[in-house]
Amino acid sequence: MDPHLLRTFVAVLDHRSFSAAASALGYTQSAVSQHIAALEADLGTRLVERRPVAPTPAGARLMEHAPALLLRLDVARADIARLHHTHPTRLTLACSPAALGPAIAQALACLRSTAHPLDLEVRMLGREAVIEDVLTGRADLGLVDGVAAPSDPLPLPDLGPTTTLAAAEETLAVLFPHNHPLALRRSVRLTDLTQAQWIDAPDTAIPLDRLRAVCRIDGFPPRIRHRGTDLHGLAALATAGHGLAALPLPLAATLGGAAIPVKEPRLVHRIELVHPANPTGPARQLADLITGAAVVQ
Amino acid sequence: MDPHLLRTFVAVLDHRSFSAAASALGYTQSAVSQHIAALEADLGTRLVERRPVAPTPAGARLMEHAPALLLRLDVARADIARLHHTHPTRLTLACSPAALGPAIAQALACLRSTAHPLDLEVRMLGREAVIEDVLTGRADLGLVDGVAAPSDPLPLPDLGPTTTLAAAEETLAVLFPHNHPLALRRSVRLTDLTQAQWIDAPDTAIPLDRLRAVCRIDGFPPRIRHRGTDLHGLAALATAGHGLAALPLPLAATLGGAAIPVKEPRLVHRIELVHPANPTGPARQLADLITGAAVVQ
DNA sequence: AAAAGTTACGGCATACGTAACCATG
DNA sequence: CATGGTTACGTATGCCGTAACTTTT
Repeated sequence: MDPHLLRTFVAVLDHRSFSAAASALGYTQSAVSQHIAALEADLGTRLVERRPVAPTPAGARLMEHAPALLLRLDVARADIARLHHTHPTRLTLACSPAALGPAIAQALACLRSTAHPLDLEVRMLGREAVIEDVLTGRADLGLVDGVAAPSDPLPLPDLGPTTTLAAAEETLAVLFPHNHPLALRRSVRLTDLTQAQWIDAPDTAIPLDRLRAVCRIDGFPPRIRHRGTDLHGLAALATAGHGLAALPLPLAATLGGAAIPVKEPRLVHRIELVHPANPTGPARQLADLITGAAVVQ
Repeated sequence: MDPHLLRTFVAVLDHRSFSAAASALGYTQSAVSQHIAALEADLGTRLVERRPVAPTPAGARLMEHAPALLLRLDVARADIARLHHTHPTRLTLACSPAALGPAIAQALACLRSTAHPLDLEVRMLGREAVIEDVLTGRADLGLVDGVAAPSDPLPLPDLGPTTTLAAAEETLAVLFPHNHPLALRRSVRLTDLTQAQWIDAPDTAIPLDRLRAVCRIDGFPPRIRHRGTDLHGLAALATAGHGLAALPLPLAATLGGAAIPVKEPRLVHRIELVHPANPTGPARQLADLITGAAVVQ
């Protein structure tokens, strides 16, 4: 199970073609064929069906492991590389959309106004991608958001050793269209909305399956799916009545719909700062500034 | 970062010697030396200090990744191997000590009394080792115990795709020596015991750091450490006054000390059945029987 | 017949063992 | 000087590309 073989294995299944995988990896088709043959020989099973290219049951099983394995390899390499050379000029912050609300934006403004002329780059990504970027060194720091019981940590996938710090806890809200019957309420219960129309926007708002998990209730049927990290598009859909979305109150209040706080169950929208085990130089500085400005009630 | 190189790297640091690692792996010292040199060349850093053999900072960092990586490789391989050949005769159950209380023992007795003449092997291990064994196919099923808020799942390390099912929820108790001032109480609060004398028995009782996490309080100072999976030894220490230990009430009641239920915070001792994604044949049967007999209040 | 995967084979790189060579206690 | 890690070198294995072969649509 040489990582090279695993890498071409996932490339083959991603491209659903040996030759496409070959050119993507800079190999020859023949080499790819040999790689797959070697893997199959090693594991004693056929892994991919050819013509058309598709995973066998065993191949599908391997696909549940291989990407994570390759990622962890990159993580380990990046972790070691970070010990030595650091990029003191550009500072990259990976950020999930709902994490970059007024509170964090203000903290960044504070940071900007200090003497340091930092070249700051912000990358908006889905939650897992934020963690991936931090672990593989593509970002120096990450901000992820999610929902949890008050002062509970967010359940983040453990792809490697990271440090997470609470950056902010905010009231959770549901974004309603103005003409919704509940839009004039002072607060709502999530358990009253399990059969409402919901937008499934897993990378932008709170994912519906997370709502189910945290409420321990089935429901929250997705009426429309929203992919990507565009909060404004999501807000447009929500206010036009396509469905509801759960968001932090301070942020939702800026989006033009009716942002109604969630009263029950007792939940908070949480923002956590994710950084590698050894943040050095400006990354550490920025971490200190953000957590210094943290608004954890 | 060839897995072979990583494997010899951890062997070298485990044995604190190139030659010992070599003979353990069936290599020559020279090969081990070349492996380490290759790894260091690949990562561009010195990883181990020689004479005496010790990790450099970068090596220590790599040691945080390498064992997990190698384990995941084994897990992936085992996962695929499981698809094909199954051991229908012998059934192996990995079990953390406090999981094998009266309830589970009875469930196993039920199973035994059925028509199937199963050759059952039970392996007592620490919690992480149970999961390792299940994932790498050394065990067909695992039973892990832990403490959590009622109907919350246990926080298990995600080393790979597993299915976990609640097998039982039991009252949590603290095991006191009979002459302890609190030994006659009907119930105790954990928060009143944060400064008591505790036994740190992470593989046998509830680990003290887990108590801290779940109570969100510092404290529970370890007075004595107890390693291994021997419940009777732990009970002997506890009843002799060496310190307190948190255990499930039904099990603690059989151990000879004073088992006092924990009233606050509201916690339960939970037993979860861990099995690979595709339990087949007798493993699935046993899983059904155990969860069929499950006592989840 | 064309597109796409496999097999055969040759050159180059790599891996491991033997043995000679340092370095440290 | 002895224990233990390194370097040099030869052989064996393995990897990848070219090219001929096979299979499927």
